[in-house]
Amino acid sequence: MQDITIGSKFWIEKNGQFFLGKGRVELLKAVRETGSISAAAKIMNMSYKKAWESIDTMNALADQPLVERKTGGKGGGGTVVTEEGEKAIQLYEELIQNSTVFVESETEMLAQ
Amino acid sequence: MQDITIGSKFWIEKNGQFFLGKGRVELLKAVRETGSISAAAKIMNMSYKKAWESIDTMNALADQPLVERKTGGKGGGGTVVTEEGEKAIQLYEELIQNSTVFVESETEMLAQ
DNA sequence: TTTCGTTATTTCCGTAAGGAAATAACGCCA
DNA sequence: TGGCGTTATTTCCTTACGGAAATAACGAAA
Repeated sequence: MQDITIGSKFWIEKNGQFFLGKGRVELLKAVRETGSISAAAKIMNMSYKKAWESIDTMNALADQPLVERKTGGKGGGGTVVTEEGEKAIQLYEELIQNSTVFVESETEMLAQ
Repeated sequence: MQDITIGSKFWIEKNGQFFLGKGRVELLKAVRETGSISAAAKIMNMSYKKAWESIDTMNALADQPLVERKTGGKGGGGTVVTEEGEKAIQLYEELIQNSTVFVESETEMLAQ
């Protein structure tokens, strides 16, 4: 009978539009580590196009940009996660922590 | 700054496969009301193919079929939601009720 | 045995999403 | 001023998804 589980998905919306999800937050972290969108995309095994679009819409929705991009210059440029970006990462991860607790308790209810 | 909300999605898995979600439960209800897959699909504004596939995989995953289908006969046949199907509907709706409470409380946290 | 309306199944097609790749733009630095 | 490596943007193509529709199967009832 068993092997029944609960699936769930959480994200944050801004003005009704998709703003922060699991993939985007991981991308932000990868950018923080590498200092580059293209390198982050490679780590995420994601096309540069998708990575760039994700970051572009995130930046557009946020009150302050989550990352600062630099084109040209030493090393060709790069991308840095801003203070606002760090806040966004933290905000999402808190949500996920709380949701994990909820889903686990709900799963136990199922087992009964 | 505001207009920031939490989005969420919940479903029930069986053996790691998608079993019950919002659409499927609504479909079950529509079948219960109409006694027919095709009529239910029409109400749901869903193709018959998708409705049939949904119901078929649900039935295959469940220990007992959620609906009983009859081909041919009086009126051409029809489909009836079983007792097991009623339980499934109830199970999912309880999950949704609890999740709604959680998401609302989490949204209030955001506002702070 | 014919009719009927449903379930069951297949085939075909349009559309949308996303990836790959080519190319432009950029600005520091040697 | 040319090289470099990144960001920025466009173009093209493939693939997957799902819908529409055609058709078969079915069994009760007249």
